[in-house]
Amino acid sequence: MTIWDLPTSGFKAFCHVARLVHEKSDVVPMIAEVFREFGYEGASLGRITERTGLGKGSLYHFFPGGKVEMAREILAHVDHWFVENVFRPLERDAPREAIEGMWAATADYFHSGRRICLVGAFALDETREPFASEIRIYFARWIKALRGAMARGGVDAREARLLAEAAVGGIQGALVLARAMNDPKLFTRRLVHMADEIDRALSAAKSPR
Amino acid sequence: MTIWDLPTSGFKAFCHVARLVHEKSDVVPMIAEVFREFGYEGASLGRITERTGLGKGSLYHFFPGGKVEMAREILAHVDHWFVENVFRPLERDAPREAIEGMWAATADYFHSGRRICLVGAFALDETREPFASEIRIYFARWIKALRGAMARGGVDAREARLLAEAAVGGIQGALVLARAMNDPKLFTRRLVHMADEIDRALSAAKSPR
DNA sequence: TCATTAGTGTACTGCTTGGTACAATACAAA
DNA sequence: TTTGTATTGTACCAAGCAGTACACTAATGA
Repeated sequence: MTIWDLPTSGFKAFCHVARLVHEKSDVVPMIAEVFREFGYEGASLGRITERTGLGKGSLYHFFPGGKVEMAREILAHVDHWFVENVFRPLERDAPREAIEGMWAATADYFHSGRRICLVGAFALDETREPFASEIRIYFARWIKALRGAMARGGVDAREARLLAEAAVGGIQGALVLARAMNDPKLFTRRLVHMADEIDRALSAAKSPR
Repeated sequence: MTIWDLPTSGFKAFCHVARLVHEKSDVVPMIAEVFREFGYEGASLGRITERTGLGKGSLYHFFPGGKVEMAREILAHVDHWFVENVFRPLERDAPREAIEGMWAATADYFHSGRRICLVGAFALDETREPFASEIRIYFARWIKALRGAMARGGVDAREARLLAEAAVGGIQGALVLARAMNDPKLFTRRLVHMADEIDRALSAAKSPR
């Protein structure tokens, strides 16, 4: 069997340069990047068209609900990534390894501080109120999953909450600072610092005095 | 001497309800609030007019440079507040008292997490690039002032830097989280937690083993 | 009182916005 | 090759956008 025997979708996935027609799945990340860079109001259909190469015809074919639906699907897409790569491991795996994995995934996802958090950016202004529920759920689950992992690792419940809020909030703040000062190293430094703090709490719990 | 003997500006300041004419100084904070709530792109002249009661005539009389000038003056206004109430005390006063004052001023300014940081919000998206320099200076000075205060308090230089970045970033992150989860208590809790950490470092420095 | 300045309201510009309609094309399967 | 569907380009719409022009009124100081 050669590549030519694959079903069309397989062929298209193989040599996607030749494709004349897009699929929704590969257009969502592109649109996500526009929202990330310009915010909800700033992400005009013009900019989205420019970035994706898709005209309004295609855009409204994929997202009949227009801009609001695009934003909603993109948030869901981001949420799904974090559920698979961060939240579920934290909820399921061994605490130390899961938390270690969280730091790695986070550093990777945010391009070491060069890329901002779309959900965090959306949280900040009023015009994105339609997505308030999705935004709340995202952060709540992150904090809860991290808290849970620490608790399973023997950390006191109250301290686990404080540290989880510090970590999730700290990541958001580090993204703001790294971007404001144009200094990705600040982001990395903060991540290491926070990882150390949680590590210390876990170690103290495992060998109580 | 009665209120009637005051110069007109004094009278206007006294019974400002009766004023038919605005002054730039009392319109800047109103516009700031619109930018804070809707972001740069979302803060349309229509919304600004609605909020301030000022028509385009007045708006362009005060800010001939239009929206960009408004944003610039508002950033300067915010920066000035922080210089007076946070940065200068940190740079000048006794470390413990100055840092204590910073937490109080911060909690107050951000309405215990119900109000976001305009500079932080501006930092996040691309359309505000014209203000990149002001934004960088604001955060850099805050971190440097806090670092300096801790160093004066005897904290090791490296630790002072980590803690200062943690605090300033932590405030930004706490604002994102508090707003995302609609939970001002989270903001207060984070502030207390961060204050404790710095307190501990200062205490450890004052009584070295 | 009167001239000057500071502040205001309104009507207008040209452009961009999000959104719609629909005919034309690309594609997959039979 | 034909047929039905998925995708796309284009022209169009009303509303809103930032910004301009200018006549107007309010406040000030002489």
